[in-house]
Amino acid sequence: MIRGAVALFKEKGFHRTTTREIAKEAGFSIGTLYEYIRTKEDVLYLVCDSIYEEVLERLSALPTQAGTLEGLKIAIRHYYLLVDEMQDEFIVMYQESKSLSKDELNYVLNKELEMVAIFENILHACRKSGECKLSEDAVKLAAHHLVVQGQMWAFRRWGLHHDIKIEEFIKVQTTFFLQGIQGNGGKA
Amino acid sequence: MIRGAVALFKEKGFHRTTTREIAKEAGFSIGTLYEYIRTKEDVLYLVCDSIYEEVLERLSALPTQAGTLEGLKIAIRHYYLLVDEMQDEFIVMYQESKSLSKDELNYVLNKELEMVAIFENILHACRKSGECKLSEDAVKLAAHHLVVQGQMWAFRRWGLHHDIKIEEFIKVQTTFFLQGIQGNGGKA
Amino acid sequence: MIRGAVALFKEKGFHRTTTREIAKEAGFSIGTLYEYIRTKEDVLYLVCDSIYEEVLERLSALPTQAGTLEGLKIAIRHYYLLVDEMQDEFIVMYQESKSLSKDELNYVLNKELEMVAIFENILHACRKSGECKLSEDAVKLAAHHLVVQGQMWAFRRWGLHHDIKIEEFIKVQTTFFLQGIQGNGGKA
Amino acid sequence: MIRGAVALFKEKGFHRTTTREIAKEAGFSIGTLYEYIRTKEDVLYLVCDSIYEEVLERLSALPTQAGTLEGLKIAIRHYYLLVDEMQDEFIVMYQESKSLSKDELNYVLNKELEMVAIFENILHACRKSGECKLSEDAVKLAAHHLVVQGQMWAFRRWGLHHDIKIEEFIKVQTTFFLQGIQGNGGKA
DNA sequence: AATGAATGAGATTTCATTCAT
DNA sequence: GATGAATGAAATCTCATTCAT
Repeated sequence: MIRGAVALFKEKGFHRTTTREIAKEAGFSIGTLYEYIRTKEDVLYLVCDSIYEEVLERLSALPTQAGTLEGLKIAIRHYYLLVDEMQDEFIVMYQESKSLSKDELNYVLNKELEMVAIFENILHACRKSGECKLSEDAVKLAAHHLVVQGQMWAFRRWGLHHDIKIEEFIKVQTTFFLQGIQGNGGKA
Repeated sequence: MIRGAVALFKEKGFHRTTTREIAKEAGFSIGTLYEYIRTKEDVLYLVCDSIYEEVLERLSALPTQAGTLEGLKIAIRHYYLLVDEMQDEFIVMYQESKSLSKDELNYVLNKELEMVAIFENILHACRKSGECKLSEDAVKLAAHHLVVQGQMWAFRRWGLHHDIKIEEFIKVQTTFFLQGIQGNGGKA
Repeated sequence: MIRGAVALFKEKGFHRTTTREIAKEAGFSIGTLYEYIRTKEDVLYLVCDSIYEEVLERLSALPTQAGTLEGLKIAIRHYYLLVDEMQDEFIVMYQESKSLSKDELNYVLNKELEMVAIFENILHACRKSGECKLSEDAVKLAAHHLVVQGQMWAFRRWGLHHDIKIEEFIKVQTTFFLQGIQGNGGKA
Repeated sequence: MIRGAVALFKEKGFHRTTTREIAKEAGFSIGTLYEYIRTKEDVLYLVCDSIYEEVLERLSALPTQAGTLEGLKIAIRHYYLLVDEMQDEFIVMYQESKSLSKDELNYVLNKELEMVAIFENILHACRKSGECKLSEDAVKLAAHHLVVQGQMWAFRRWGLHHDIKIEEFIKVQTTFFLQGIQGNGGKA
């Protein structure tokens, strides 16, 4: 059901997708759909939750080379490939989550923070091992920065994909980021 | 009318805002609203268009110090302050524009590209003057990068604003970006 | 609208009557119906309220011969004729009011008490003038008794109307009631 | 099952009670419920029927002192106590029976007439023995009167129970009724 | 015999849009 | 020009009933 709903939400947005369409796409009747959910919003919640689960699971499964730039590069690469692979899901997740109820939105934003935290941890490790020059305070922002750069690949597909391919994108952005966290502030 | 609509869209989203509410907020009747627009979607289009107009106008009004890093810094600063000032507008613009019709969306995405182009031009100038080391190909991506980083301030307010203030954010991000476009790829 | 709704509720009951039917019967569209009401239950509330208003108004308009049995008889007669005339309304009022919300039900029960109070006042006056032998405590119950006897004409039409006509009914019940409040307890 | 259904109907009314709830309350599955009934309305029919059966059975079990006022008093007392004990059942029976199909409603109204007939018979006996002065024609109406007065205890609990207790109610109403059927029309 | 997942007709309610005044 | 009452298509959600297991 969730796969089908993602596809529909991607195509028409949450509000323009009807519960009947969701049911049909999932292969059962409207009545059966409502055996599994209570309200239409539940579908959105399930969709967002399941996407985050998959993303977090796959990011957590990374071989950790704690504290090395190499490990960071691998993590970035994994994440960017994930965004590439799950473009539709990422777009739905960020464009529609605003329609969740307050509680559900908070829950989902926490998942987002978990995602950010994965990179925070990697950056902290690099900081401790001296492989990057970020200040303690800058780590969190850098992690957000990294996460947003990945999402950019999904959100700006219309402006990027016909100029550059994913591998090149990863390479450029990774270089960019590493310079950002290592350079001397552009003053040398 | 547009101001009122932005406020409503921000609060409840485009779909949950009724035309009655838009008319009321604007201070005239539903009948009169339909003297100005043809469909509800027109309101969204007008909103997006007006926001882009304002952003582009204010960005274009920059004192250009073509080809210097100083000029780039000033432009970044202006843009980020603009995002800060127009947070609601930015959020609405990017979260709701998906509800536009194909044609309208294309029109709006062109405006977005104009915005990107402003930074592309600045970066090109810096490249020519030798003040930055970006390759020709990398300029466009870097401009997107810059634009997205600014939007981040609006979209991630929930995760950023209580950790960092706008001035500090501008400083860190500017440094970051300048290192990114000048450094040696983190290999030194 | 209210007249139409009473007819429908009488025929099919509140729950089996659809909002579309109510709108159609009232001569406007479903959309227009919802300009006047917020929920279907509002229709029931309006119906009950309007019936009570009419009943109370017509009962209050009685020429009062305070404190005489003659005045009491006139009141009873008026009330019974009212029940006869508004049979459908009485049946709807008492059979469907249970579907009102707690607050609305309380409001409606208060109207019922007002109706009872009209007879309480008449009986109190008779008591003071010595025209009836009821004890102070028995007045309220006697008033309820009277009101219920009237309703009986509407509720038991299936069992009564082909044995007895309204005028005869009024005569017998009035006699009955007057004996009840004047007799010596059946012990003479 | 019937006990559970009465409780549910009392609490929420027939229409607001779902078949799932009826099954659950009865302790078996919805599938099994439909082994015993054909439609939801059957439940209502069974409920009404079973209540009437119980009422009639218990009223018939009275020690008959045919033709005496004492016997009549005992019958009234039994009936009123029955109403008190089975308040919920009485309320459901009279408020929901309108939802029965025509045939079922007729069947149920016949049971109601049987109930009335019990009192008719007692009153006829009293008439023949000279213990009451009712005319032949008035007997049926008096019986209805008596039955309705008892129901009043259930239907008007909200207006009566905190002013008067059941024993006092029985006493007053019995006296009232006996005066009604014995007095001289309030003309003495 | 018992179960409960599946069905889908049908109910309430909303709201963009029109048009007579 | 301005209004807002009226419209009705369309959306969400419920629930009596069935039937394969």
